[in-house]
Amino acid sequence: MPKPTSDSGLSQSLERGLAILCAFTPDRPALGISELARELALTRSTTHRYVATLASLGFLEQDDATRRYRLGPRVLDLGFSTLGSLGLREIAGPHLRRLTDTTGHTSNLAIRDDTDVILIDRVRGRPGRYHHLEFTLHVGSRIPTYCSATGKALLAFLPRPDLDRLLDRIDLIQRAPRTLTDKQALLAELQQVRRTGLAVNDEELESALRSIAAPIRARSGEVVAAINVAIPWSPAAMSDLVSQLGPTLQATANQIATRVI
Amino acid sequence: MPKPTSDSGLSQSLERGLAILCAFTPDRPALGISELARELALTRSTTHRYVATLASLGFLEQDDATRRYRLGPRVLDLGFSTLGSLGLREIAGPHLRRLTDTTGHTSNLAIRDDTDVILIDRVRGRPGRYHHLEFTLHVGSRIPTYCSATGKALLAFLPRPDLDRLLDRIDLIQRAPRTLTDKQALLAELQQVRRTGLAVNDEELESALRSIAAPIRARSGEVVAAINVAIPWSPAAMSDLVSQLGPTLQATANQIATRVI
DNA sequence: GAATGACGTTCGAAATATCGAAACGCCAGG
DNA sequence: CCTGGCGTTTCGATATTTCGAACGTCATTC
Repeated sequence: MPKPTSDSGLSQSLERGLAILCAFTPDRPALGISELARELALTRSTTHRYVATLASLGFLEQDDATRRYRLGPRVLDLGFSTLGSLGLREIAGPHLRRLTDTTGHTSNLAIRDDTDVILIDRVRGRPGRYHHLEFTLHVGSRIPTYCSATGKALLAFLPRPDLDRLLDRIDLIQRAPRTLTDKQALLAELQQVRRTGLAVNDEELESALRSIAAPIRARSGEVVAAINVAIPWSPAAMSDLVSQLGPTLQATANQIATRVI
Repeated sequence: MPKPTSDSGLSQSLERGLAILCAFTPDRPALGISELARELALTRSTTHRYVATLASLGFLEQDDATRRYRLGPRVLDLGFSTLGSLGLREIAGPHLRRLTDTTGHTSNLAIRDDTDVILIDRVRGRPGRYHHLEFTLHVGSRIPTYCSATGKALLAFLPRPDLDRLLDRIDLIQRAPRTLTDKQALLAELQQVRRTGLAVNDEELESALRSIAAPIRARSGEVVAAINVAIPWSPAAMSDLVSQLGPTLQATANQIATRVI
């Protein structure tokens, strides 16, 4: 009974092993062999062999008491290698820091992965009233593109066909009071981003959270990253904040861009 | 010709696939198939199959121009799942922040992985004169235990046999002006850590960098983590700094400890 | 306290997914 | 026009993986 090989030329064992690693999340930090086997539709013995392999390499470790497995420190190294490989991050670091020092606000450096934004650097603002999301967002966090300032900056300059294909795969879920849930409205705003070179997020990701972002463009013109400042709620009009912070943000983005290849 | 199976019961494909991921480092962020094949002593075709698998899962991505491969964003997710799985980090976060707010110094939360310390959270101190290492140390960084304050705090309360076995595998390399390169001197200092409940690093990891650390002990008594503050060089005597900052540090460590299970 | 069930783990025979040599198409340099 | 290196594809042989079954251990149940 020749089971149709789902993908030819790919390594099944490697796929399965990595699926095991991915099964561990902050919500489910410890898993047993049987749990894993059920979840991935494998036999326990097969699962055990993969887990044993991962454990012997330090990617998993076993809890002595419960006999369940947790992610090991080696996985951290992998992730950290990824971050370190992004030369962009080193270049941008000092500029981000200066941005936060002068504005007082938390600033971020972000790249896009398909429909998500990933934070790759983050400088916290002055101690004081932190927003809820300020705590839950870390370097490495993913947020949707469509309802974040950095996301819009990263989308706005995509070639139209690419953008369309991307947006078709995004559910415009209402995440906060003012999330744009209409595709036309989002497109209009992206047009605005192209005109002004700035993107805003006015309570679209989380209530009481505003943000302004600027794209970082490589020599080729492609937008490779974006920076933003997160602004805790204030009675000020968004347009005032934009005219106050926008130029600084763009200047910083451009300084970073000139050092990007 | 029965080649002696190096490890029975382990998955060769998974091992090799992960070895490929690990071959990418910040120093060598982009690698080609042939490069990888040489490095891991595999054939190009085998290497290609693993790389194709990793790429199809988003763990690697191929550069359009050079056809070489880089680590993909999925790897980041893995790494940060590990961080997120450490409940300790969430508990300690606000306390670390408060520690930095009151002292003005950069503070860190660290755990031990064998002979290394791994930074798992970090709150930067006030803008100003940053030390060189302040820039190169990130969350996820590894530093040796024997020449760091957090490292000593993490070693000091180990059962003696475990400690001995660990120290036997550590080269006490002189990394900075005052690194302890003598095992007896190090043991004496660990004794001091046990007495005072504080560990210090006085230009042992890098010149002009000092640090004070306190262990975080679980209910079981085991030291599960350590916190520290990094102190830029000043003419003050180390003992004065310890008596000035030590109590705050210990109070913070104890507050964190009471919420750890 | 025996019986039950779930768990992690080990073993072996069966077979399948994996391996590596060889060849392909491409490009750059000689 | 050849040469050498690259990434990629193919294909038959086989080494690697697979899955069922069984073991020892632990809680829980009766």
